[in-house]
Amino acid sequence: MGSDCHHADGAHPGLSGSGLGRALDKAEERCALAQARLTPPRKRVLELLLQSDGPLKAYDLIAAFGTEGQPAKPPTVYRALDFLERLGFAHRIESLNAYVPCRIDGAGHSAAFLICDCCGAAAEFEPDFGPQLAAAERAGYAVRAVTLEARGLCGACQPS
Amino acid sequence: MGSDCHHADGAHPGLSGSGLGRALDKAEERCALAQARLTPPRKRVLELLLQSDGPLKAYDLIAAFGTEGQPAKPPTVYRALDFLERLGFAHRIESLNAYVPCRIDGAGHSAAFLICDCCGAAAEFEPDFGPQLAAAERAGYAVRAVTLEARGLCGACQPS
DNA sequence: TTCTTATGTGTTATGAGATAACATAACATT
DNA sequence: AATGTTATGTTATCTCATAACACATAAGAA
Repeated sequence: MGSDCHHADGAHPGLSGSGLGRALDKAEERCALAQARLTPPRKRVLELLLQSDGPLKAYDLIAAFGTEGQPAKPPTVYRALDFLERLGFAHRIESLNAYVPCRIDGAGHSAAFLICDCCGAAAEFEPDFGPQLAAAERAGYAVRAVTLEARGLCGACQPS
Repeated sequence: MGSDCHHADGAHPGLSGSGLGRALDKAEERCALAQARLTPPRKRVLELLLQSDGPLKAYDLIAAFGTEGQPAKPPTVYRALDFLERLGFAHRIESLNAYVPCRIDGAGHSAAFLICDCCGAAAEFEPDFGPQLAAAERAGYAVRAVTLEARGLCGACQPS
């Protein structure tokens, strides 16, 4: 989570136990449907993302990768992240250089986040890109993916 | 512009001559109003951004900074970019690690871009974040800045 | 003016984030 | 088994960005 703030970060609590197992099983199914393989390093990175309460940096994943404390080599994790993003299991949050598991069913390659500058929470919300897609069409662009990042303060971190 | 593509990049042609001079004068005025100083390094970086046909990387700016070919030191350019972003004269495009001058009057700290994955063009368009701001309000977030980046193909780079 | 504080710059060094390139291994066909 | 394809392991390196500190300049108060 990488926060220096005292406030709670309740946006998307990390999974554990059976919740985690179910999420991983579901990912296996979706991979099978897509004729893709959820190999051990890919599964491990997804597991780490799902367990986390907040966005994780690539080097957090690298450090946490091995079960006995041994870190992964950077390409291992970056490749897994590429795969997870390609299949819609994870998103990169550009303004944070960090990664989160996808929380929105069928979000595909589009994502929208509310990011708290105080506690570091990143809440994914349902992307409704209507006006932006209309503008893109007017400009003659063929859009493949859209990401939106709103920076500000979450309810818990607001002054008053 | 950093493109490996044959297509034209006509999104936002760079300024030169009197157009450039007028843009810089206008920036001076806006700085005066904001009680901020458009110091030489800041002005130089803004000039380089305005002259470019497309997004520039920080190290492109560092290399081009000196008029006699001498590069700047990285902090010089990064500080200038911070200033320009803070005052709304420039935007960082997160998914490109690159910078552009702001093309939309009064865009403030919000920006929306159509980015061509083929030719590297980045067209800024009028941000209409209505649905997203409504979603943020429902979630209790106080939004300070929003950026949207749509990746795809511009008209000139589309197959058919 | 002269002092004082803010703000901005110059410089060195280093930290963080990501990928190129090549060898090896596992899988799925034929 | 032979082949093509996809994925992994490994080393090295590249790109992007900032910390820390000394110095300089600007703007307001005494």
